Amino acid sequence: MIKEALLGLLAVRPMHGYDLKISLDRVLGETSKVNVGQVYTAISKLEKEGLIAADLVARDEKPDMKVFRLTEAGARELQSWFAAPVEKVDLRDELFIKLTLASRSGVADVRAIIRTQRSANMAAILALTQLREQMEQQGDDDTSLLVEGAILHLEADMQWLDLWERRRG
Amino acid sequence: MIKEALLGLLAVRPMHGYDLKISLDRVLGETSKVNVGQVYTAISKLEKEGLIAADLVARDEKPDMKVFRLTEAGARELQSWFAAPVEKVDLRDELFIKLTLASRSGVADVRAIIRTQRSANMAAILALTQLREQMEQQGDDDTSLLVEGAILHLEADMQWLDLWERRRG
DNA sequence: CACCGCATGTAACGTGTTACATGATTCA
DNA sequence: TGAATCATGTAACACGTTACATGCGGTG
Repeated sequence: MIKEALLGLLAVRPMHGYDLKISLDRVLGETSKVNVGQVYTAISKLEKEGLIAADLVARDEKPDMKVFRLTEAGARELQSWFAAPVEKVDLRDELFIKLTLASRSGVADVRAIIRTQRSANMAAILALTQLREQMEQQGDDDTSLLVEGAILHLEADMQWLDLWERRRG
Repeated sequence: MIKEALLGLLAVRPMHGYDLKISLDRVLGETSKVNVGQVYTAISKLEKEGLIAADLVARDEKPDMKVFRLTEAGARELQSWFAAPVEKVDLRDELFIKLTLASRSGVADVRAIIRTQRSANMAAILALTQLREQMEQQGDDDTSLLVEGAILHLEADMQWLDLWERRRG
């Protein structure tokens, strides 16, 4: 996923590695930062695959910078990423496995697990709601949308916990 | 996650590797099967960590089987897994990154991406709904609950797509 | 006889996480 | 002067996915 993101960033304008890292962090609203090293390893893979190419840029007194740009193959790859929907049907959910096995093994209190999970989710929703309001006040509509997505997922989990409790609580 | 699941299965009764694989598949309602190899590598790690221990069981004419059981440390590890809530606030969402970069780079049609994603999600929801009904008819309440969770997540994604369209469509 | 289920693994690859290494510049 | 930011990487580790290797036993 990080590779496609880098292609997308380079479609805006050519950038060097560190620049890409900073830009990617900004896209994610500084909520979760990528490790610099990961960016450089992703870059070198993309370069090997011929999806990006580097131009050395001399800066007086400072060491050269490697500025990357999309190749034609890279632009095509990016287009097919944009064209394909994200398929993420997750049928290997940790919480489901935990509750199922807690119920079957009999060595754990299923209701207690559900209560604990609900508390954790509510705390997370609260924190995210505050973060979203903060982003809105800063005029960062993109990040507030990102955070809203995370909230919606947690609310779905809460509904699912309700279902579980109704059926096996 | 698979390691914890194996601990949970062994809390029910001691089992050998292949048995664990079959049981884990069954927990997941055969919807997604784990690779046998992964089970064995997970087992050997758990054994090295002292969370499970093996007893060799002789079977006449057939080669011996390694039957695993929880150690005390394994039982404690399982308890702390049950006690801790699942924390999965995902703020690095692929669809979000895709839409953000499509919008910024200007080389892709954001509305088209949203439409494509909505179709894919609706198709997935339809398929999952049918699967859930099938599971209900078979009396497999656990799996139908698992599938319902996946549906709820997809519905959250649909809401989020609506939001996106309203704000930047 | 050929294929499937039982039973136990190893090897290679992809991706992500964390930590470490190096060196220059800028700023309090 | 010491810490933060700029700039480029390498190495180790975790986890999951796929494929491959081996051998036994039963069934069509």
